[in-house]
Amino acid sequence: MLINELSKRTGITSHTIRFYEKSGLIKGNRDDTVKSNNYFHYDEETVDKLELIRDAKAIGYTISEIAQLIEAWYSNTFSKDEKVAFLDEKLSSLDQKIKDLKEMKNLISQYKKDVLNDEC
Amino acid sequence: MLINELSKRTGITSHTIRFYEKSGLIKGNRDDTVKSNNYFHYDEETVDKLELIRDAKAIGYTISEIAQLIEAWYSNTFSKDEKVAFLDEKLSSLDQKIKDLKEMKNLISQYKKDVLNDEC
DNA sequence: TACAACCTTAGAGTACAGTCTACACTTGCA
DNA sequence: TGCAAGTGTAGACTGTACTCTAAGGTTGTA
Repeated sequence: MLINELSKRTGITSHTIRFYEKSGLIKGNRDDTVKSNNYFHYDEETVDKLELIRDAKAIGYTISEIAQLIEAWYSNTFSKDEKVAFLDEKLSSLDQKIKDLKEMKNLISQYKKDVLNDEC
Repeated sequence: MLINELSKRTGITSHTIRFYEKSGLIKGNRDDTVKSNNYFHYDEETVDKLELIRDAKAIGYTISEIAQLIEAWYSNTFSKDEKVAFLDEKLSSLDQKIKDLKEMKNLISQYKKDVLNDEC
């Protein structure tokens, strides 16, 4: 598919898709049999990657963290052990983030209680 | 206390403290009895606020969200009902964030399983 | 009184993550 | 064939959150 269809499928603008491509997160392919243009073609894997990018961004991952995640996910530059170590690291940082969010929840809940009891 | 002590107490540089002050997150007071300088003085509440800012930033709150949080927390421009409504909104967005993080954890755990089973 | 170590404001610079514009070319439909 | 809609590259611009520099004044200790 071309960039416009990819954009419609994912809800990400073509500008942003090009930005992700320049940043190395995704990669389109040129059709060598077509000489009249140099349009990029994207596959289903790119749709998956863009969905991963959206989800990862939503939880606060930076572009370069997402690039590593995609590298671990889709390429073979990491050995099995390296992949597992990288994923374990991501899992424990997610646990830490969840812990931080729960602490903030407690803080806000406590403050809400105080407000309800007119203690502030 | 002056800015340097505040910086040492919180571990936040004086540059950043001044940036937060310009952004309206904190507010120092001038000592009117001293005419020779215009140094800002900060109280214990400002230490608390800076700690709140650090925690809130760690979980992904923006400066303007934190400004609202501090407004609800420390000022009286909101009515009791408005405060409660605002805090409830923050609580449910925290729940959503926790849900998103757990989903990402599941995704990564599943992928780790696949890696361990040599399925990719 | 010298001077290091503060303090202030104003404004420039940086990094990240887009977002937009300009310009040139291609494609597909009327 | 005309032309709107789509595609590519390059580069400028935006907003967020700092981070740093410059220039000038103040304070406290030797």
